[in-house]
Amino acid sequence: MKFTLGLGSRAWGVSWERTAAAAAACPGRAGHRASAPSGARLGAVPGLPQGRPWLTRRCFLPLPRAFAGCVAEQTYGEVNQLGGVFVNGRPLPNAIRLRIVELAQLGIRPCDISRQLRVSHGCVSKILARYNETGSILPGAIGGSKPRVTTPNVVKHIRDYKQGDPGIFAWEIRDRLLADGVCDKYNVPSVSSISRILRNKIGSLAQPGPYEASKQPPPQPALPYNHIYQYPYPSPVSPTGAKMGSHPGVPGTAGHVSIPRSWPSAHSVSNILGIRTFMEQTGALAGSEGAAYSPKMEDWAGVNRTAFPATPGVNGLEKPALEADIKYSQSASGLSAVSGFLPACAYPASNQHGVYSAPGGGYLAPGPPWPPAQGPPLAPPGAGVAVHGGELMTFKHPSREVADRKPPSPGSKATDTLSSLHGLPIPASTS
DNA sequence: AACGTTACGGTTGAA
DNA sequence: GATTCAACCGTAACG
Repeated sequence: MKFTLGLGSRAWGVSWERTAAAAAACPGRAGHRASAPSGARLGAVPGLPQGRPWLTRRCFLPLPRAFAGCVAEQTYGEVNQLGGVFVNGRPLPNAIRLRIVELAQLGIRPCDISRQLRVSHGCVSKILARYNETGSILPGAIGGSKPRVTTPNVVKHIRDYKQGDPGIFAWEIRDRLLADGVCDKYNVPSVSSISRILRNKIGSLAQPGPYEASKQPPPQPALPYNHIYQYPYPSPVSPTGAKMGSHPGVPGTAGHVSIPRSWPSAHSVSNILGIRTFMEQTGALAGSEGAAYSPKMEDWAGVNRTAFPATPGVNGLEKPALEADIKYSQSASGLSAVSGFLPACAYPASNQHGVYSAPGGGYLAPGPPWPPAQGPPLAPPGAGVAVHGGELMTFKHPSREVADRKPPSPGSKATDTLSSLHGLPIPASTS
C-alpha cells in the first residue's frame, strides 16, 4: 500500500511501502501490525481528526519548517497514534524524558503521562523503568561498537603471563587477569579470545605490537562503551566553556546508565529541584546562551544533531549547518517546566528552531482532553526553580500555537497543579 | 483499562 | 568513502 500525499508524499509512500513489505515478509506479529495502514484503527486515533489522512504507523508527517520560523523547507517526522511527533530511531528529547519522570513523580499514572505527552505507553514505561533502575532519564548509547576487550594492555598482560609460564592455560590467564585487576568480569576476554590472542598475537609478539612500538597505546577508555553518553550538556559551571561531552570537564560518570543514584528519590522534598540538582550534577543543565555542547550529543538526538545549526565554538556541534535539518517540530509550551531544568536553553535561541519543537500543539499535540488525575503527592517545587519559557522546546509559530490550544478540560486537577508547577501552562488538553 | 513486554523498522557510530 | 555490525531508539501490538 502506498499513500501519496501532496505534502511529503515521498516520505509517506516510502514509509508505507517499507512497512507493508516488511509485514508481508514477516509472518505473525508483523503481519497484523502492518495490516492497518488504512484500517479501522485510524478512526480510533485519539486526537486525530476523523477523515484526515493520518496514518497510525510509519506515517511521515510533513512538518513544515515554517513552524520553526523557516518558510520554504519541510522536514519529516512521524506521528504516533496519540498524535505525538517522534523520529523513528531517535530518542525522545531529554525534555520529554524528563517530563515523563517528573509527571510520574507527581503521581500521574504512566497511562496518563502517555496520553498527555503523546508518547507511547511502552516508551513511558521504558523510560520510567530505566529511571527507576538507573536513576537516569537519558537514552542509552546509540551506535558505535562494543569496546574491545583485547586492548593492548590486556594483550600485554597475557603475553607476560604466557612468558612467565609458557604452559599456562587460557582459563588460567583469564583468572589472572581478573585477579590482577587487569580486567573485571565485564571486560575480561573469553577463554577463546585469550586462546586466539595466544595464537595470533603472542606467538608473533617477538616484536612490539603496533601500540607498544610506534605509538602511545590508546588509553583504556574510562568509559568502556560510549563516552558519548556522558552527559553531553554543558557544565553549569562553564556555560561558555569549550567542548564538553566525553572530554575532561565532564563529570566522570560512567555513562548515563551507571550514573550514581544521586538523583534524588522520587520522594525527595522536591523532586523537581532534585531533577535540577541532578542535571546540574551531571552537567545536564544547559547554561545560558553560548553554552558549550558536546559534539556528540546523542541525547539531544534529533535535536542538536539534526536541528541545530552547527556553531563550532559556540555549542560544540561540528556538523555543518546543512545537517541542521529539522526533523522534529515539537511542543515547547507543554514542556516549559522542563525548560526550567534546562534554563536559558541548551542552545542559543537562534538555534532552537525546530528542535523537537513545535507549536504549542506539537509534542503535546492537540488531542483528547487530559484526563483528570489525582493530586500530586509532592509539593510543588520550590519557587527558586528558574523558569525559562520553553527555551529548549521553543516553537516559533505563535499562530499555530494558539490555534492548537484547547481550553483545558474541566476538572483537570493534575493539569492545574502541573500548570502551576513552574508557573507555566501545560497544554495538557490542547487541540 | 493499565501496563510490561517484544517485534519491528529505524538511526547511529565504531570497526 | 562505503559497508558491516551491533548497539539503541520509539511505536504498536500482544498478553
